[in-house]
Amino acid sequence: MLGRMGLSIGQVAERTGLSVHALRFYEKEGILAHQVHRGPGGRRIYTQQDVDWLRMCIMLRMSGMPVPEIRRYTELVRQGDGNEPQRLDILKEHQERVRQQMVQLQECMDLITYKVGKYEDYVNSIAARAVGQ
Amino acid sequence: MLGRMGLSIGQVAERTGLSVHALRFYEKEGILAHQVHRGPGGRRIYTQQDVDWLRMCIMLRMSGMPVPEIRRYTELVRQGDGNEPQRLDILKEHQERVRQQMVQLQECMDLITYKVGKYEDYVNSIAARAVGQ
DNA sequence: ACTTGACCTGGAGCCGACTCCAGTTCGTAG
DNA sequence: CTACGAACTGGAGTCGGCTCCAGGTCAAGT
Repeated sequence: MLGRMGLSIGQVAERTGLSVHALRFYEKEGILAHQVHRGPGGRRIYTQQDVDWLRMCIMLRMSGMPVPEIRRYTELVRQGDGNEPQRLDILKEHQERVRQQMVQLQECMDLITYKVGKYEDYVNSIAARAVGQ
Repeated sequence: MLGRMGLSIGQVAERTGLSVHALRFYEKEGILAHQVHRGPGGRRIYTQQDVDWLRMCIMLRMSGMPVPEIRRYTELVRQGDGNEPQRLDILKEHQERVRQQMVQLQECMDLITYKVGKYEDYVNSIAARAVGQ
């Protein structure tokens, strides 16, 4: 169905892990590098490039980039050559935020690991005592 | 004011970075290891232990633990000795989630760094060309 | 021809985690 | 004594990011 070059929204949902709802939502929000093509009956036909683009957007989302900023980036790409410095700005800014996020997360991890260690020691010591050592 | 052993909600907000709103919200949600003491006039008086506890909760929140799970953990602590294994379970589960989160974030970071590199190269090559090299 | 399941649209609903509002009270400084 | 900022309560509002609903269309299989 659809020939081997086009994908239905359901197939894209499978391949990306997004729901069909989310896919339509992203489209409405202007998060597709190119207007998605429609087949007869008005059904969306996605290309492999669309899937690749979505996968990158998913990475940006997962790392906390808000939808409006992804839209700005998408618009720059849509406008074509000449605005690479702006795209770079967006990416670098986001990179910095992700870096900070990772630092924070590492701090949290350190605390959690410390607590887990303490509780493990304690629980083990109780267990040992129960066995009569 | 309040003597040197008690802190007002505003002072706790300052020390933790939470808003006074958030502090009342957390209390309502059962995220305080011990019932917060009230002064004359019904005003909350926090202790340093409350602040320490809140700081830990903030770490849990920052790393994505939902409020209801923090509440469960808090309740266990409130119940006192004997449930350390359950506390440990919650912490270990969360630790694992944070680990996965960090892996994901690192993947995102790798992609972003790759793209930043490519755009930097490109932008630099354009700049160099403009200078006539 | 009919059924079934995937798809369409616009708009409403939901969830988590706050955030803010209205109306009131408290307590210290001038 | 008054004025001010900070605190109090319960409940409503906000925001982001989906998720779902109603009501309808389409297309492939039997």
